Amino acid sequence: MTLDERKKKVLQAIIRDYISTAEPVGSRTIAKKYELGVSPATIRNEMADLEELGYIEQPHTSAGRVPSDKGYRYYVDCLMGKKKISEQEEGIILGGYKAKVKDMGTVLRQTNSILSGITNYTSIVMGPQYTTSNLRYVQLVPLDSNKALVLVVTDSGLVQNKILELPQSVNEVDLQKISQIMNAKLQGVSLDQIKLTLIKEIYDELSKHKHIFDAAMDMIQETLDLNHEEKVYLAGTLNILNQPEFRDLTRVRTLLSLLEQDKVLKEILNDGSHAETGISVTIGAENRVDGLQDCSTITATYQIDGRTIGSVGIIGPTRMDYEKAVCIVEFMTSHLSKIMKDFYGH
Amino acid sequence: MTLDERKKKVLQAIIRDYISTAEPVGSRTIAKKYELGVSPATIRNEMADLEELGYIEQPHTSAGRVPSDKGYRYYVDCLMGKKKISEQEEGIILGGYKAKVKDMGTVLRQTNSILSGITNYTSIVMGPQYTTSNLRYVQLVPLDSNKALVLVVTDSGLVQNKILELPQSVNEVDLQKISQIMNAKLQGVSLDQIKLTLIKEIYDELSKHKHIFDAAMDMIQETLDLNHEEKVYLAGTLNILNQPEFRDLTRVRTLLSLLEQDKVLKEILNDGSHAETGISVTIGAENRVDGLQDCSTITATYQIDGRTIGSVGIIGPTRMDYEKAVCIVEFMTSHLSKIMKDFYGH
DNA sequence: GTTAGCACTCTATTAGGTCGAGTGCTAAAT
DNA sequence: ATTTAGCACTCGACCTAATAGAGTGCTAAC
Repeated sequence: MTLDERKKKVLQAIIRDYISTAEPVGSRTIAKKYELGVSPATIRNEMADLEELGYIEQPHTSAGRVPSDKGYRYYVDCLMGKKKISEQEEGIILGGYKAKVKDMGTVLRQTNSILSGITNYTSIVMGPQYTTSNLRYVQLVPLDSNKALVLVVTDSGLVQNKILELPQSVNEVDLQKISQIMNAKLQGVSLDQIKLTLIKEIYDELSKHKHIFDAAMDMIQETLDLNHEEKVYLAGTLNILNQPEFRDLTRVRTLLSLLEQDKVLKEILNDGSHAETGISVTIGAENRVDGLQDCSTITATYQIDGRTIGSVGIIGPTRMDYEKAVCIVEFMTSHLSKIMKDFYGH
Repeated sequence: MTLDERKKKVLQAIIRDYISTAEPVGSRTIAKKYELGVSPATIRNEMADLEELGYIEQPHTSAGRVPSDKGYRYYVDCLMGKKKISEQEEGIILGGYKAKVKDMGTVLRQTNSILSGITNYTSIVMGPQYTTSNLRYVQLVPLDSNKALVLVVTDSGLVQNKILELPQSVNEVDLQKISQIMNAKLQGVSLDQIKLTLIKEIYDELSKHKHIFDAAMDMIQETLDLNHEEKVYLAGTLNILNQPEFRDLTRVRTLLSLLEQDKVLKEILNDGSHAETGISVTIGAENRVDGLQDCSTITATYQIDGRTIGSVGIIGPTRMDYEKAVCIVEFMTSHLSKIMKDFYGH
């Protein structure tokens, strides 16, 4: 399984060249551009070996070689160095966050647009889950005689709202009272526990206020029937049009229609295994999502106070500049964690 | 300027045929498919006239004719009938709104996806402007010792939130007090008036609470420094890939990169002249947005209580099925107005 | 005013031919 | 035993010419 030194160099040269040119690379090119000190013929032999081992393949007989998924995998795991982000890139990233950012949605959207802009790939950012956050504040705001707006705020700064229809019997004072009771009972409780354990306590409390009892219970039920879905943001879909592998319209359509589905985006982000390194590279057929077999994804998570609350990722062709992409995703997530800490951390 | 009866029929036939086949249409086709009772030669003469008048044009000498912008304009204004929406379509639209919709963002997003789904074009939906709404409720929710969440609710049910950094000196009670003052002074006031006239009153009120005066003024300033931009939603961008006129990747890219910019989307929606009919069709070069000269847009507005609060639109090639599209956009906006009224109207 | 007939124009498609990049193999050189 | 030079071979990319077909405009007859 372990390749000798020269084979590594050849493989590396092939991959580097292919990444930058998108053309199958021949023995001659390698001998000329990458100074290995051997002739094309020798390289041809090495390439034949590499092909037999499955690291590269030939589109057709009289063409150069192209890395296979296995080849890329080897490159990512063993060959590529760990690059440091350039000062210029760092400048773009830091400058991309406008000073006045003050709400989570905007932070995530900006992150996303910086990420896709700087990598030239498509990027995804997933926001915090509501389930793992704690309730900070809940309020019923009367809109008119039979409608109220429900506001629910979590301690990670997420806000949800919806319209609630009011029974005739309920007035503004009642709403205020119900809000108070909910706040008193539910503040600091994690959202996924609320339903199970605490409704009863409120129930008891409410029975002291008989006249609005029934209506109030219904309203509380509905107030807490929140949308638990995380938000996913997508940016830079256009970038795939710059990739020569997507000159084919059918492919573009297939990929774009996948990326339109939030479900798929979440799948992509969750399929990465971030347990150990924090950053995960999934290459070609390794992708579990159907239709993504020609793509690679790089995903990572971000944290508040050490707790993982969301993830970001980029999607590109398997012919991706892994070295640069990994380094940027790494920097972006750590920076995002920092921002999150400043805004929402303790 | 007014065409004789037969010319109208010929023009209509050409447009109908071209809309459905996307192929230049010849005299023979028309004579065969559309029973005008005359021979191809006669139709050829009529076509030559129509071309001279600018209603149709020839891609090249030995091809059929294609409608020009002027031709489409005539069709839209004079030739096409007013179609009634089919029961099937109505079913899809009504069913597209899930029962549980309770917040404005979701309503608009669903509207958008129904619209693009049913027309097979790209659709845009623009939400209410904040400026024209009245403030209903404002609240500062403490998150931790030096951060608070600002909530601002308007009477059209829009919610905005952001994080505010607190000076050391301010405690929870102060926040509550400030919220109260703001509510007392600002409820019911239109958002675009708030800055100019009312800060002073709050100023006076606050001077009674000396110890937090400076901090409070700053915070109120920042609280009311809202993002006044309307939200714009985009859906069905993929649909343009189904249009034969967008088989060319460069075109796709041009259009998609336009549609990525919210500014452009708003321009499209605002360029329509909805004053009279409520629905506006803009054809090809009539579009003011650069790069949209091969597209047509159909836009309309929706209302709450007779007041226009937002607009929707669709974008497709000039070879658009105007009859169907107009009818659907019309139905959708009137239905959306109805929904809005139920949720947010008086 | 309408129609049939016909020559003409222009594109799209196909087939054939050439070019060139790159390979694999063999035999000589190191 | 490894490396290299040389060479025949393969196969896609590109160009060219030829052909087919759709549709027109014009003319002359109806």
